[in-house]
Amino acid sequence: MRTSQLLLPTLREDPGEAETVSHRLMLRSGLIRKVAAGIYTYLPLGLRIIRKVENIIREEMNRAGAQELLMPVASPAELWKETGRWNFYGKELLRFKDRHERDFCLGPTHEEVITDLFRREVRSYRQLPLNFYQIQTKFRDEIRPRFGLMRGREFIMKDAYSFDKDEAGARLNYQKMYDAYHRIFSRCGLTFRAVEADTGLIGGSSSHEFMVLAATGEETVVYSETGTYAANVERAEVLPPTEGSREELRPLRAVSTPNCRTVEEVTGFLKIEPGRLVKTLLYSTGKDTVAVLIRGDHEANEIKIRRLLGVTDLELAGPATVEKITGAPVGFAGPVGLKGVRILADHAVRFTRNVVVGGNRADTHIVDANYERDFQVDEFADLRNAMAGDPSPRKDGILKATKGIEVGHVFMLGTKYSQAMNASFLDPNGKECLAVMGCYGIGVGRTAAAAVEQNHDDKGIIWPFPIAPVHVHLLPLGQSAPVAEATAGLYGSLQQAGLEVLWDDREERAGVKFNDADLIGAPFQVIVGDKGLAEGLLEIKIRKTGEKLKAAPADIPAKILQLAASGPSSQ
RNA sequence: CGGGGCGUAGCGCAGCCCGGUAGCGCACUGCGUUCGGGACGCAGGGGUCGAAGGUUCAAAUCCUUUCGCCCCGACCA
Repeated sequence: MRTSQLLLPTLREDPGEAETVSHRLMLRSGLIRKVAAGIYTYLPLGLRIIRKVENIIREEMNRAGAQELLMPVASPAELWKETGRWNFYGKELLRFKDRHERDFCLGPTHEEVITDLFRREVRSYRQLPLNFYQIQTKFRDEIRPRFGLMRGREFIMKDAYSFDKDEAGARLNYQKMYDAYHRIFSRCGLTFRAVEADTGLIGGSSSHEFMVLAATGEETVVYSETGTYAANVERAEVLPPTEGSREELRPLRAVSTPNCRTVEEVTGFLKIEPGRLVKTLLYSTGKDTVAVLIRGDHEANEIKIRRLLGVTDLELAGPATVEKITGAPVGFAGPVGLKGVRILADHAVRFTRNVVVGGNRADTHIVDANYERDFQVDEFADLRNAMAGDPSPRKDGILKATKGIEVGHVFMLGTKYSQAMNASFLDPNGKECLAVMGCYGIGVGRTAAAAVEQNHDDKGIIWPFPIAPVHVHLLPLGQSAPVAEATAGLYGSLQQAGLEVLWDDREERAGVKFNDADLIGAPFQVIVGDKGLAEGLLEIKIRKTGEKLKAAPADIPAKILQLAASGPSSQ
């Protein structure tokens, strides 16, 4: 490829819209361009990266015994109504009508479509197990798309769906996918970790997320440093404390706390630690309102609350509801004397003594409140996010926290979809059985973006060799005949050696070419200048280390292959 | 959906308060010089000032409406 014939619009300055490293660098290096919020065009070089990731995925999926097919982007409402997700999925499902006023949606995922295919085409246990996958553009109408390819509305995803005759078979498929994902992300040159996860809108019994560890990640992961436990905080189980405070119970009293609504304000005003406060959160479930008590230094986990209540709708109650129930403005709710709502509490609350709670009166809090003596709780449960310092639920050490980018997710679905859609087969006894399913996703663009988050410096991207848009960036300096001749020769010999080469044949100055090359981030640069030709040696620059090696032109292809196989950029 | 901010040339921005000729840097075109880490000179091209309505002799600038985008939050794979 020659730069002069390629649309490769590099930007010298950072686009104003971009915040994160990957978003900024992918725009600057001419890989993507925005068409609308969360919707991007992949420019030629960007598409090459996408294809590289896709091909790695394809190879590993095929190796794991999955077969590729391709489902439509648009799917009819009927299928979604069968599983109830037409309503359940909410606004994220982009719906539209065709010319006959029939309801359709853009597929955000394809359980319905694949299950429909299965029930039509598969009859016998002899045909199982099956695992289908596709690499396809999805659409989810995100509330807030951001960070470029990291969280788009339209995005490329590999999704796979397995069908088994029983749980044991499904577990085997799950394990195969789990292993394949390890190979895929390793081959992409990523540092990642598989963690236990919540199943969200997809549903099912268990799941793991594959998290690329990066400071800009949107997810928080906790893991045991000394053990094997790792989980998304929204999922991580928190063990009840084993012992509590032994303080003498002090008498209850009300104090004035003018304008102190938040934990920070109240603890600051009263000069106490956040752990000495219990916050009372009022949630509306759509049907009624519940109060949730959480220690001041903990974070409520709405997923756990939802699961305990068995509801899908849950949001913090509005000011009107809060005032109706507590008789006070938002910020002063407390469990003492609270009536008319169920009171749930995190386990930690049971082990506190002499805490500060809201007074259910404007500008008032209650000091030295105590569970049982001053307020009751209907149910204690694990209702908070895990955090660094908590003991691991596997009792294998203390948890640490880190940020992660979710690039893959595997789910055990069980029979949730096969039951809803009656996807069954006949077993050896002629008995009708429901297929046991699993589903497995990988965000392709997000994986590429995560690779940038993990592999860059202040000059630009440093692509891992297996997903680099090209292997070698060939940089002729100046217009002299010897340089032109040597460059043309190298262009041929590098390609002969099986390397992908981008030839910067623009009439640009050396500095411009060097800076663009560093920005674009091919693992190797080959620099052809009169200076080097005079001594018969040209330079190979290793992007990752900045190291420059000299080699005779004829030796360069072999040298690069050797570096790629063994060097720091090999991955 | 709540809070904040921004839409002026391809990109990054100034001008807006205080109405009166639309500007700067980069990029782009031509010529010349230069040529191993984002050169220089000369000459050029390019803008319905997001859109619609209003106020005014006159609107990028003031007012109203609207659309888009970004950030924080809520929410979400």
